[in-house]
Amino acid sequence: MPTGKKTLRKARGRPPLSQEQVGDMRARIAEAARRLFREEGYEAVSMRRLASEIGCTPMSIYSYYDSKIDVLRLVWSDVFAEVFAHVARAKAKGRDANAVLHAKCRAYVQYWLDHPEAYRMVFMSAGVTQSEVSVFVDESTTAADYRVFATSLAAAAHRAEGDVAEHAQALICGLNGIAHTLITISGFAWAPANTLVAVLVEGAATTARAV
Amino acid sequence: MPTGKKTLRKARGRPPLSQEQVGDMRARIAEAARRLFREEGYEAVSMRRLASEIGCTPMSIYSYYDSKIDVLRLVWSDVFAEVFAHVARAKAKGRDANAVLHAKCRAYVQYWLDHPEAYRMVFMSAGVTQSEVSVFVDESTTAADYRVFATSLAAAAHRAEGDVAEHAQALICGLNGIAHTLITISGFAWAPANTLVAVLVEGAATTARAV
DNA sequence: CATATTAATAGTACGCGTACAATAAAAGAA
DNA sequence: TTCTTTTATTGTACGCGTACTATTAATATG
Repeated sequence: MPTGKKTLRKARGRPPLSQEQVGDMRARIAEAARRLFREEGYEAVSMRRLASEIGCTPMSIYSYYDSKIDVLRLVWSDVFAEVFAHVARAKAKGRDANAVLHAKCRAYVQYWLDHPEAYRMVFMSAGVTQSEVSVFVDESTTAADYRVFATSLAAAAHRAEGDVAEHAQALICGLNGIAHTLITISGFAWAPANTLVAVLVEGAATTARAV
Repeated sequence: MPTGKKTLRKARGRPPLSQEQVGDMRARIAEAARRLFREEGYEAVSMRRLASEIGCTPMSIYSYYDSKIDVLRLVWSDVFAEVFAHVARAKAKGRDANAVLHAKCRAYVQYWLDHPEAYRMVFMSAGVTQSEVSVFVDESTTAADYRVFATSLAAAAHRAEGDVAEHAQALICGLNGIAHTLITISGFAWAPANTLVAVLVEGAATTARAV
């Protein structure tokens, strides 16, 4: 027994776009946004610029995305893919878990230091609150990517991953903090990034071993 | 023997404003900015709004400050004064140095969590690079404020302050990272701030003791 | 067909930061 | 006084994100 009026009879006005049409348009916008970022840098992407590239008016984009930040978030997935590819490629000197953890954490921070504009875009966009996003990067994907730190930390600390979850979170926060601080407060004579990373990693690993 | 043309004879055109006049105008702008921030929040302060409050045109402000961010920085000193007053007020349960260190770090992070708009303004303003500032918060003052962490850490680790400088830097970065992450990625189920802080502090203190 | 209804798109307008041009003000020189 | 020169201030304009309004397109109904 059908309940909603929607399915009872044909609607009277212009029919909404199909899922497919909406998806196509969203994809076109996303594609153009990605290309513009690659070609001209993050700053160059304005809604007007993006619209002219697509061949529509700026406001039309707002039918498919809530805001500029909502469009930008699509590009975040690319950035995260890159940074975690970089982390995965990280080579440790030794083969013990501790060395691997250090190498991965160093690689993570180094990526942001090498791509500060990417860092700013992902972590310093004003009004960033995941909740208001209409479609995100597959939150699960990003969260899964970050789990590499929990896994590595668990291995280094000889503990179960679940036992060091908080340590891993603190470590991730700390790594981001190092990247953030070195990028934004470049005037100060900070110790080398690797040194700072080493302190946090060693601390997290040491305390994780003691749980 | 005077060399510069400046001092040789009176200049021909309209004389520049005196140091005092410039200082006065800068002070007026700063005062208005501070008041507006308090009354209406950081976002509400626009150059036009500020100018109308002062009684000049928006562009006149640019004769005294390079940019909006340059004006904003004046308010940073207020924010830092507040956060470090909060840190100084932090009460530890015990009286041992370790408990004090924990309390101060917790207080520092908690301040930002309680004043996220202040955090965003200080640490998330786009294009923040200390170098380009015309007049800053007395960099020395802020740096001195932050030294409280090095001092407390040194006490907790029973080491000289100079021996734990890098550990202190890493700790500060990490604390900022916790604040940043909890503020900007509010959707995720993070462990309580105090737990994360405890991990970093314990880690830094433990490794500092081992130098 | 014309008309009513609904959705999609386009247009207009606002306040923003600020670059750049025009103007006003203040002085010495003629 | 009337230039001329230098500085301070104002005015104008641009591109920005986007709220709101107007228009156009597509459909069912009469």
